[in-house]
Amino acid sequence: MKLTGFAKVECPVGRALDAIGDWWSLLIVRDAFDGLRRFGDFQKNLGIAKGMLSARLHKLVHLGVLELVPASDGSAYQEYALTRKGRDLFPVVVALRQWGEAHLYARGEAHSDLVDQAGQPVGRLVLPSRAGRPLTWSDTKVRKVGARKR
Amino acid sequence: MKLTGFAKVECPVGRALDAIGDWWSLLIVRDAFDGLRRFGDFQKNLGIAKGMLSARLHKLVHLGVLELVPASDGSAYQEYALTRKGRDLFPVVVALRQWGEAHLYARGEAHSDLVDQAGQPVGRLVLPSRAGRPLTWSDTKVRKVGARKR
DNA sequence: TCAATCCAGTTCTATAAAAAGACCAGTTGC
DNA sequence: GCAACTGGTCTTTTTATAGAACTGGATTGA
Repeated sequence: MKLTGFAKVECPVGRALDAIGDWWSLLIVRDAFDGLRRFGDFQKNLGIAKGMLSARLHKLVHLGVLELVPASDGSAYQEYALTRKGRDLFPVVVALRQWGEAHLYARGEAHSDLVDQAGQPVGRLVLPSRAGRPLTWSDTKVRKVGARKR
Repeated sequence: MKLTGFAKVECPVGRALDAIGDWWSLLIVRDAFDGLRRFGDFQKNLGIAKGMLSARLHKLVHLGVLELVPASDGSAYQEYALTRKGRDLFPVVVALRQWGEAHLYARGEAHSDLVDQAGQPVGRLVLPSRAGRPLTWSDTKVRKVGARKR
């Protein structure tokens, strides 16, 4: 899937990108958060080639992000459901969404919106210190481990 | 860069992935957060081919995520610095980091760590409602706009 | 109950893109 | 002046992707 793999590096960012950093995986996960569960639903919504979708779904199942479950409507087919590991990608998808909203749309340009159950727009993601104080990029640093980079 | 672009879709996640969802961009941004600024630094740290790095840096500059600034050491060379737009990717990188930490390492396996200035590990990203209550994936939904998907 | 259609894929091929590595010009350090 | 470094470009090889064709089981429906 990639020529140089990051799976063995100590940096969790590299390892995460190695797992789900390809073109399609996060879009599939986004759609899963949206409630899509069937092969054909993903295929229609994303416009992805079926071969690609098949490969990506298998990879995500293999990773433990999705799992195959019996169809909820009683048919003999199967559905793809987010696992706990997959649901834990929620902050990743939200972070991308908020960055996209903030920087990739012209004023007034229409885009979808994340709201809570009451229909209220959600706030921005916050990184709290252990004491609960909000942190920005300049408040943090990476503590390297072992001998190699990062 | 991709055969089918998502740049025109209304979903900010799709548009964000279209901009910086390739194999290298987020790793470059991660390294920039780590303080790397020079072409050679990125190249050595990532092990990326110079041609790829050159193309990615240009793309990120074109996107407004990085900008070229005169070298801070007074030499005739230039450096790549994060813009405001680039620094706003911080939650994206942190979200990936926390997901990787939680799900991609065996117990006890070494990995780098994000800490605050006092050396304390940071907390987990929180998505607050407008009223400040923490929200999870099941508390939110996407309000679609216009006629198309999402 | 038999055919038509739908669903969920798999396989194949042509092509677009990404990666590796060689090469090169200007800069700096000695 | 020479070697090493910087910041690329160019060419070749490798990989990913789209898209069409095909399959086989499930569902519909006459």
